[in-house]
Amino acid sequence: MTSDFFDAPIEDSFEQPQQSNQDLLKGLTEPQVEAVTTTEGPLLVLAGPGSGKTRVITSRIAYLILECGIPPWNVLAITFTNKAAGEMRERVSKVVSQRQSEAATICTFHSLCARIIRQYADKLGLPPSYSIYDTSDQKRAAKQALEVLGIDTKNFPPASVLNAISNAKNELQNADAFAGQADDFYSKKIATIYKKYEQILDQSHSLDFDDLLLKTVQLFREHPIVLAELQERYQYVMIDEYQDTNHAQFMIANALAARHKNICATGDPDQSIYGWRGANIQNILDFEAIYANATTVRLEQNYRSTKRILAAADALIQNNSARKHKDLWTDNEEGELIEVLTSRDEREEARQIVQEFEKLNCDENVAWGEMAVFYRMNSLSRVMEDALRDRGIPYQIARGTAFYDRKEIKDAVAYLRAIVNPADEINLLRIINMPTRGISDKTVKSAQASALASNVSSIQILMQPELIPNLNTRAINSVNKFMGQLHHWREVAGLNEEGGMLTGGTMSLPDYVELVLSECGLQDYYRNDKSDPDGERLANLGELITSAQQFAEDYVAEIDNEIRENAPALLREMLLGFLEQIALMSDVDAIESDQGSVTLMTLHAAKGLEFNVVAMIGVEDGMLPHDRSQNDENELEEERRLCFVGITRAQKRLIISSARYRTVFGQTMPTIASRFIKELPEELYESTDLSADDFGSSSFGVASSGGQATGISAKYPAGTMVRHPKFGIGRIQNVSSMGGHTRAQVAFNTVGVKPLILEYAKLEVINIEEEPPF
DNA sequence: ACAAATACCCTTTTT
DNA sequence: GGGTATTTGT
Repeated sequence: MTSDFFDAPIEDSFEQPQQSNQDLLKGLTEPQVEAVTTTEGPLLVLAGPGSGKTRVITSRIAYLILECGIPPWNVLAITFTNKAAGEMRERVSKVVSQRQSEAATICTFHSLCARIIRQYADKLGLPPSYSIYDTSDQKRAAKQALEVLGIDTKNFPPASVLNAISNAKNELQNADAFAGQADDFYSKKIATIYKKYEQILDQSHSLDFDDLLLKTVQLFREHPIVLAELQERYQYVMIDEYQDTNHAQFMIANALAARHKNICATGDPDQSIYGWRGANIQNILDFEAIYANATTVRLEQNYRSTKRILAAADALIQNNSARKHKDLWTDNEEGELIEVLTSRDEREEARQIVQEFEKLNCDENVAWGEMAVFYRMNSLSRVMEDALRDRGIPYQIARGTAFYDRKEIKDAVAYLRAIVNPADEINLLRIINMPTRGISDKTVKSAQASALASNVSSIQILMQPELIPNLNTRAINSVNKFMGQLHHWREVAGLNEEGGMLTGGTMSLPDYVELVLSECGLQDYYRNDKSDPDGERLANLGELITSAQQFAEDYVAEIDNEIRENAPALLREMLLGFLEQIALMSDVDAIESDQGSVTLMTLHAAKGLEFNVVAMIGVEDGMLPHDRSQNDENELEEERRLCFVGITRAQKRLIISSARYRTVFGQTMPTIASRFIKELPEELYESTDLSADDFGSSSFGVASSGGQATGISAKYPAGTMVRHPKFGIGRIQNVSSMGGHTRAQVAFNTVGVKPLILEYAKLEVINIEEEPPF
């Protein structure tokens, strides 16, 4: 009955007419066809920007299913973000049927691993309800480790400790392996912390991001039968953005494809921008060496950008030494000149770009949704936001996690995690007294101390607070009451204290979230929060319920398609899925295409996307390339690739913008345009300088011709001796006005020539006769 | 227990 | 500068 139903073509022809081989390959170029139809054996697709790579991958999945008759559940496609996965599935479902596209596995490495681990949790000694720790959970765990070990966070800041641990994990080094090869003081110390950190996570039945990969590799190693099962399941493996895979990811892909050898890697070494996160560019460069009989296809024709934009990108990337050369070319039109914009400061920069956008929107009918602004650092978005808001232009920011980073949301989610995973100490302690319920810091501390003394977990002790020494009855009652509440919430969700399953759990997910938020007191707390008169935080909690509702709807739809006549989705399953989605959410996942709004995002987030109009802001030395990569040639090349990625996102128009002065941390600093701008061929762009500066002519004693000696500049003619609170005594060399500000070059006795803004610098005019400089 | 004050991280990029 | 975490004061 079931199989009959499944095989029946009626539904399929309803949804989409079956496409023939010809249709599937129609409009593809010769190399694209080769990439699509080479289904057996290892295949490397080196795809330049805008070369139709996504189309090739989706066509390839469709070809496998429709043409080769491969069952969709044998196909695994790994993407870099959830959003990319969703879009790819969407596109595949346009060619094959909805149901077939859903039977194929299309997801990120991390969600694949999260699911594998959940399925085989018992083999790893974990409950299926294990928690996934995000950066802030990790930080708490690291802090706890440091505290227990009595290590000063001054010398070992949690962030850098975690960075070291993450690097080790990406190289598949567990705590013991790391300790084994630690030979200096610092790494030995890290090894100790690593071990403790692992203990805390173990005890909490929790995994961090890197563990998802690490534990999967461990599972494969220790349980060859599991691996064999998965190899049979995923006979065709495709990995996108292969240039950004790290060692652990390489091992996973490699292991899955080891039996059938049908591995297809797509990517572009010139777009490798995650080296800092452990991505190993050698994975793609060595593909042909690792898979001896690999076919390599190069996609070099660009369908996205104008000739000028592509030429600029190509000229830039030629400056990198360690690369495989590609002949990028396009049949597209010549296009407009690239605009290299120089503004006075970041506010002016933002205004100018908004003005350009408005002009394009008005004169050329370019929709807001076709425009994007990229920057190196998230903090640059703020000025841009202000400028867009001023003009009433709709915009969206790729910061999906920002919502889940809010304190009230983190707390709410911590409740859910603590309920689902009864061992999750980090999340339990986060909310044990939030809102306050008479469980003071002191109570928690003594619980932890007594747990440590009797060698059990803090949670076990909290279940029997009367065993904690020196605890008054009030505190004991408060703890008992709270633990009882937790128990009650678990019952409603159909969970027991071991994270196992009970019957029940029939409430809907959003209703359940609402119930917990109301019963735990968070809602009341924020309803009465005087520091938040607009009730913004309360509204955010409401948003969380809405997103739970959204998730439940999608989930039910999916399940319905998969196992139609099976039991209704259990609350417990949905809760697990919801928490997983929250944990693995990425910034770009939140952005929606065709939303009719300007998109703001970091250069990293922009990978894989394209826009009609692109503005890159803050293209200054120290920003792009970033300060922290100035001294390392490899890192500098990665910055150049980042710039390359940004440029190649643009279809028709590209604005590369810098400001002469940028305020970072409230400190205004002079900047220099990025060296990358100088690497662009001059005939490809036109410069617009709106900084009204005199280009820093350093002639002595000559005031800028344009700048009238009015206002503040009248007080400081060239030649004036001044005293600066920090730099001491100096002589003004020249003065120039820049709109609102007045800029001066001042030669100091101690630190040499400094550019200063007279309005900001607290300069004091001194008379050399009255006060000799010593 | 709560409000206010201070201290302290932050800012390179993220699954 | 901006927000959160920790502390101090009432």
